[in-house]
Parts: sequence; C-alpha cells; structure tokens
Amino acid sequence: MPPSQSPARLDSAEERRTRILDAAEACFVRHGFHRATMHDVAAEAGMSPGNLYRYFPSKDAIVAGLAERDRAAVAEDFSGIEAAPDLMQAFTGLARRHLAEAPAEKAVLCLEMWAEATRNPAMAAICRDFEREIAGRLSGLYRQAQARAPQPAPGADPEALARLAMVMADGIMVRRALSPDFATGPVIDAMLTVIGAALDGRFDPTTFPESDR
Amino acid sequence: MPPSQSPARLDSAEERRTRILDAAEACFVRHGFHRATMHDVAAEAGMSPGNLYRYFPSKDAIVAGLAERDRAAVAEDFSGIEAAPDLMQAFTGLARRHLAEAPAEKAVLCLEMWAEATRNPAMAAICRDFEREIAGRLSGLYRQAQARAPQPAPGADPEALARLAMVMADGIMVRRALSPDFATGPVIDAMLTVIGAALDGRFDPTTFPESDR
DNA sequence: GTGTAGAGAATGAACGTTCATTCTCACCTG
DNA sequence: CAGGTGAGAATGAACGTTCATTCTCTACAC
Repeated sequence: MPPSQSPARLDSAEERRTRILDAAEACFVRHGFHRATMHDVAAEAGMSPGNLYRYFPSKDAIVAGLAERDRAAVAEDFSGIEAAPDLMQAFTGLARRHLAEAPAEKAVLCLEMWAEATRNPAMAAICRDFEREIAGRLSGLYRQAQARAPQPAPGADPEALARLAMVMADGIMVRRALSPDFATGPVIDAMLTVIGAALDGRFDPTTFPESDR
Repeated sequence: MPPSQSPARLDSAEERRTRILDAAEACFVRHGFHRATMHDVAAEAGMSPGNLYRYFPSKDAIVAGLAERDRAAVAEDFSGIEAAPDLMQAFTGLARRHLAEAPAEKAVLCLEMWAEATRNPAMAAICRDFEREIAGRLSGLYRQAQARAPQPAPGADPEALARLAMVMADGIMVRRALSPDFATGPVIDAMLTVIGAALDGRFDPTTFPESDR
C-alpha cells in the first residue's frame, strides 16, 4: 500500500501538538506569555527548542493555539444546554464546574488571555467569538426557562440577564486568579440566587428602579 | 540656610516623576508592561532613556509606581464614604464614576495590573492592599446603610455584599477593557438594583435558597 | 537474518535582534 | 568653576528563530 501513511505517525504528531500546548500552558501560567521563553516551553515539553517549530510556526501561534483549544473546550461544555431537563440545575452545574472546580491556573491563564486580547487582534477575535457563543447559549437558556415556567411571567430580559451572569463570572475569574484561596462558593451562590429569582419573576435586576418611577 | 531645599527644584522633580508615570501609563496601555520599552516611555515623556533612571531605579519601579499611584487615587475617592448623607446615592456615584465615566484605558491598565499580579509579588501586594481597603469601605458603607434603615431589618451580610459588588465591578472592568464600546450602564444599574434591594431587605443574594430549605 | 538506504524527527549551537541598563560627555545655572 | 541635569551612544544579556547535523526508525534487498 504505497500511498498509506502510518497511522501511528499521524497520531503521534497530534499527540505532540497537545504535549506542546500542555507545556506552554504550564509555562504561560507560571511566567505569562511574554516572559515565558521558547526554551522554557521546550524544556517543559521534553524536547528541543528547534523542534517546536516543526509543530507551530511561531510563539504567537502557540499562544493562539492554546487559547483556541481552551476556549473551545469550555464552549463545547455549554453546547446543547437549552435541551437539559432541569435548566436551572444545568446552569448551576456549569457555573460550579467552570468557576469553582476548574483549577485556579485556568483563571490565571484567562486573565493572561484577556490582557493579551486588549492589544493582539488575533486573541481579541478568539475572546470575542467565545463571548458571543456563551452569551447566545446563556440567553437561550434563560429564554427557555422563562417559557417553561408554570405561569409565563413577563420577567427579565434574557440578554441582559446573560450579560449580568457573564460579568459576574468574569469577576469571579479575576478574584480566583488573584487570590487562589478565594472562596468562590458564596459568590457563585449569590449569582445563582440572583439569576434564579430573575427567572422566577421574584426579582428583576434588569429594570432599574429609578427609571421606572 | 543649610537644611532648606529649593522648592522649585523639588517641585520640578516631582513634576518630572508624574510626567514619566503619565507617559508610562500611555505606553503600557498601548503595548502592555512587557512589550512597552523604556525607549517608548522616554519618547512619550519627551526625554532620553538614560534620564528615566534619574527618577526611577528600574522599569519595574515605574510599573509599581504607576500601580500604586492609580490605586491610591481610587482608594482616596472611596475614603470617608460612610459619612455621606445619602449612602446609596454616594455608592451610585462611586460606581458610575469608576465603572462608566473613567476612560476605558483605565480598565485596560487594570487588567494588565491583574495579570502582572499573578506572578509579581510586589504587584500582588498592591492589588491585595487595594482590595482590602475597598472591601472594608464597602462593607462599612453597607453596615451603615442597614443601621440607618427605617426599621433595622436583619438583611444581608455586609461583607458578602461587598464581595459581590466587587466581583461585579471587576467583571465590568474586564468587559470594558475587552470591548471599549460595551454598554456599562445597564449592568451597573443591575448591580445597584441588587445591592439596593439587599440593603432594603427586599431580596437577599447572600443566603442561598438551597441551604435554607 | 543481516545490511543498507532513506525519510522524517529531533537536536542544540549560532545568529540577528531587541531591550533594560550604564557610560560618557555636553550643557546649563549660580 | 562646581554641581547637577540631561542626551544619546554603548553594552551586554536574553530571546525568538534558523539550520546544519545527528538520531531513529521503517522498508526493502540479498
């Protein structure tokens, strides 16, 4: 079979890419994108600096590849959430998983990516797409939840609710990155309480008292 | 008069330091701490690179000086807030001023400082002190507000409320830094609504429904 | 089985560049 | 002239990237 490539080869090439990304993730968390050197990444990955360039064309490409991989993993976890049997429980699970159970290093990497996004257009695009994806999923989830309610109350604006939830999630990320022993639990509970009350029509954070009177 | 220093001299030296810090702020916002060079800062400040070292011992010292200056300015604005006649109005003013009216560059710088704090102990200390200061002020404010209420309802935990408000504020900072045209207004209003309702005893985001039943 | 050829993978020293920092000297001001 | 202020060239270390070379297999020939 002349034109067949060894599957073992292809497989290991993909493995090598993920090994490099894993190594880069560790180095970037430790030293940041700009202070981590290609030598650091190579050492962490157990290979020579030159060899990195067989798998990624540049350091920036590694940064982008890493960002893309991690964000895609999170986005994947949000997909199809509107189809869950118990919507609020699904939302609670997502929040806990990504804001409490995920290792604190993810929060550090997230901060790093945000800082990079403020001046690197490629990173900005990744963050923007991610944010749109999650905002869409969340507002869809909230709309579903309102529609499924016993008596369909007017309730809060789903888009605004999603924005509020994401702002709180971002804030929790920041706090976690800055002080690894920050107790996320109570704040996550507060977030769930606010969103839950808004979906039940008990409390609407979406309309400001001042502008109603 | 041996122990007298020329006021003009001191004045201009101090002015020069602030000019350097202003220049550094502009450069850091544009390129980040690590990609901004001392040449950039010098050019922005209208002086030579070598001359910077007459006023700051190192680049890191400029970074730290800048962080210290900006955070101190914000902290100053929060001081004595418990003494305001209308507490909720004072809080509203602070939130609007720092989260909506402040230039978006401040948010970018803030993100930069947070990312740096995850691995630079000096920056971490600055951020930690700042956070403690604000947390103390805010919880004091909330405690005051609860005490001054018509009928002193049991109400939410002031410390937890302060943490919640700060998390939301951090999240707003992130969103502003990432997309300069982000509409902060509605989210700030939502934050004020939540905090206001909690202080009035109408709604308590501090106790999680699940744990009550 | 042994030997040989070839391809792809990996190495690590070297290169050119960049950048924080230092050095040298000119220029004021009193 | 003395003392301080500043400019700008010089320095040396560090870094991303390259490349000539070596290593490691696999495949085939005999």
